[in-house]
Amino acid sequence: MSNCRNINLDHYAAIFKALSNPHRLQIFTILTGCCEPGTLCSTDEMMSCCVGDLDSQLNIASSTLSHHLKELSHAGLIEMQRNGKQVFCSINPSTLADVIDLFSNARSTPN
Amino acid sequence: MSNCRNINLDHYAAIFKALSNPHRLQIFTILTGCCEPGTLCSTDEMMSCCVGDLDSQLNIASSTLSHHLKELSHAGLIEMQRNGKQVFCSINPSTLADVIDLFSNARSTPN
DNA sequence: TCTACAGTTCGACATGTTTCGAATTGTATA
DNA sequence: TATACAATTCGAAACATGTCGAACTGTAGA
Repeated sequence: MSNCRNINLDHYAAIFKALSNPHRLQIFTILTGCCEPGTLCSTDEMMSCCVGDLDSQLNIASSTLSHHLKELSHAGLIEMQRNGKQVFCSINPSTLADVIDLFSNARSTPN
Repeated sequence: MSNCRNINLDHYAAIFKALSNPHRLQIFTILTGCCEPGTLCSTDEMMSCCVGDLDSQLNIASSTLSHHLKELSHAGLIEMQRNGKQVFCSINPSTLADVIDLFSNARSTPN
């Protein structure tokens, strides 16, 4: 009768909180549009995803950007990896899959 | 090369903000588990979705619940409809579809 | 009309968020 | 080692959020 699933409310709420700010959501969409999720862009590619590249697209102080990246990272939505002077950002595909799963189950509701 | 889509950041950010609170997320999951999205539970069914039923599952003041329902409603995630003394809540399937669409596009990234 | 029930609005308070500039850390190169 | 570049941390200010109890509104039934 009931199809309630025991999801971890706090975990998902933290993910949605990370996406609830327009700047963070913009970062998220830039990253999903940049690389195959789970891969790192090489610097040879037209579009890379280092912090500075995000900075140039976002029109906020770099300290603010850094704060937002930390929030996204803590929520498990992105991964960050230093390479020389730069830090490269990419989507964490496993968290993305979690979220897709949540909504997919919401759409098809068996009785 | 780039597969950037022009999404409405503020619209989606508002949706995620609505889902960023554990209590609101719980309401959302209760509602997705209760009825076929976009339909109203009749009072004859085992599980109904009026405000009082949510109240009994959430352990917060009813004024707080009311506030959260308004947030979900303003974000377009739920619909509310008075029937006599009670107000019934249901998922808005169109907003749900929007969100699923956003994440589905994020997962499969064409070059 | 009076009463009881179901929800909402109001006012207040504690807490959390967003943002910035300045100072700092880490890395590569001259 | 000195310098420049890339990014983070810190401290502060303005603003938003979550929560409650009390007061209120709307509806149905005695």
